[in-house]
Amino acid sequence: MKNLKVAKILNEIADLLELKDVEFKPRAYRKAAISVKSLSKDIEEVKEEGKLKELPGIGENIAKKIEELINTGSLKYYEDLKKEFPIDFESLLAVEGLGPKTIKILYKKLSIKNLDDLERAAKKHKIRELGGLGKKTEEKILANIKFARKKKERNLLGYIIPISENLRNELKKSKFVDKVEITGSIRRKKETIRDIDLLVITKKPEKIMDFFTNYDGVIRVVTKGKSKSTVKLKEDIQSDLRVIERKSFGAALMYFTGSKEFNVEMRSVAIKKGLKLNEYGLFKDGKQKVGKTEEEIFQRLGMTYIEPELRENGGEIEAALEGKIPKLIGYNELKGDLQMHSKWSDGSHTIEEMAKAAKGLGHDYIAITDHTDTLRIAKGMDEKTIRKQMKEIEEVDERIEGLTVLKGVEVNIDSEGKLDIKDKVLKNLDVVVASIHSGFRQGKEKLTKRIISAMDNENVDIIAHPTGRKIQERAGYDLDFEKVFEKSIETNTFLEINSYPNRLDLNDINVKRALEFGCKLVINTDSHSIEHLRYLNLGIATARRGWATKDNIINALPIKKLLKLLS
DNA sequence: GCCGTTTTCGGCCCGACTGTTTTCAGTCG
Repeated sequence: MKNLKVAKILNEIADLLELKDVEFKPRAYRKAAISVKSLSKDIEEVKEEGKLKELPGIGENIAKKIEELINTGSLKYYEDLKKEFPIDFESLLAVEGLGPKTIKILYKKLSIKNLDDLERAAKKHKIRELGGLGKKTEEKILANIKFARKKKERNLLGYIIPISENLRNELKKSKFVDKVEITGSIRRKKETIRDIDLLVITKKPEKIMDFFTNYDGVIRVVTKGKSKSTVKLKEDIQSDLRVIERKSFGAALMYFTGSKEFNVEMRSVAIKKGLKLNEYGLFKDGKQKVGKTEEEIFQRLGMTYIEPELRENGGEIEAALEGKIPKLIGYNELKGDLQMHSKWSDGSHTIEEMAKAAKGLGHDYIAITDHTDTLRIAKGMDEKTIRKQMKEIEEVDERIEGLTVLKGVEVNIDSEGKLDIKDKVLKNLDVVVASIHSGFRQGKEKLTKRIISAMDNENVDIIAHPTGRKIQERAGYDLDFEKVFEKSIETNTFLEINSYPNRLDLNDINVKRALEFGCKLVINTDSHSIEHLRYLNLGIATARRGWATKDNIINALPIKKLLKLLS
């Protein structure tokens, strides 16, 4: 059973316990769920090793439940809870304004089990007749049902960043804004984003709230208060804005950046030190000690600074208390990009256009890696075409000063693990990227074999988008990661962090896992046009979320050292 | 149900906004 599946069931147990008004246990189950989700190993392996109880938030009881779940494929405790409340809790919770308490009342009094029941009851005005719920609540429920019905999609980080930056720039136009910062999961660079969180310093909160809620891109005002407002933007994304005084800016920035679990844990750390942490600062006996910057809060708590990308309560707080947070790779530390396409296959720009754009971004080197033979859909090149293209790459390389253009290909790994271009051609190229483009359903063993057999080819330098996942489209194929990691080290073949917004593959969790194993990685954009080159930052963000330092990433190396490594 | 630089028992993050139960509970982040 997969980690995500186990985590999901633990979370559902927490939901159901909340329905039952059980205190504290829901939090324990949620904590355990996060622990499983952020695990860099296979949960089944941890179970085999008998080390479930060593995971944070997992004790005697939850460990037993996870064991039962893995061994039998089901869990009696969970099934019994579900029988007690045979309702579609997940969809009902998705209705804005409905929480466990209200859902329970609706079920007990009106037998509402799902969105259809809810809609019928609201239309017949049954809800306003209940004690405690009125006309407004009923109207709000009715209005929000259609939003809950829509598949609640999170949005890709790469597409949300420009929207959030626009919004920030709009706010900057107000003369009442002293400072504005994008916070929330965007600042943590999570791969998908639900809403855009903004923090503003101002002396005139009311003016800012008016400005924000009246902004052109707003289609609906959800809530509006003195210090906090929520709106829906025309892109169908929610945006929260919070205003704060300067003396509390750091505390608010930390609070609003999250994650929620990180905040909870940080506040516990404060309590243990006799302090209180909230969005206004760090307090002792009711007096603010610090709060203007995040740095001083971490320092006062005896911790080193934790970069936003790490703030998931996945071990970073403990590490910071011990001063063991690594220095993450910086956003300006990559020297080049080793996977991109041109018009020679399915790219939109010429080699020269790609090279000039890359130089404009400050790269020292790039590799042109067009598709090969069998990938007809992408105009894959045969061996003769590759030789012709090599000449053009050499010419561009000479023409453009200050940028090295490397000769490469992205070869296809076939269903048996063989490559579609002969070794005698591959050995003349600077960079050989190999990847799987079909046969995703072959199963773990076969797919692992295919990748490993490609890695065994001495000409192959990089395995691109190693798990083939596409965010919100398809899960990555299941690989035996330990074998792949071992082979990566043995053969000096580097796994890619693909920066394309819907790939980010390897993902943050697998990056961490690979690094713990001792692998080195490469961050590439897989650009198919010059506009894609800027996505490199998304790959770097993913690396940082996986705790990567500069030393872990081969394209942070200068060209000479890189070529030596690839030779 | 978990956990320990107060603790193996007794705690478990904190505040803003909304609607409605005129003093607060529920929801959200």
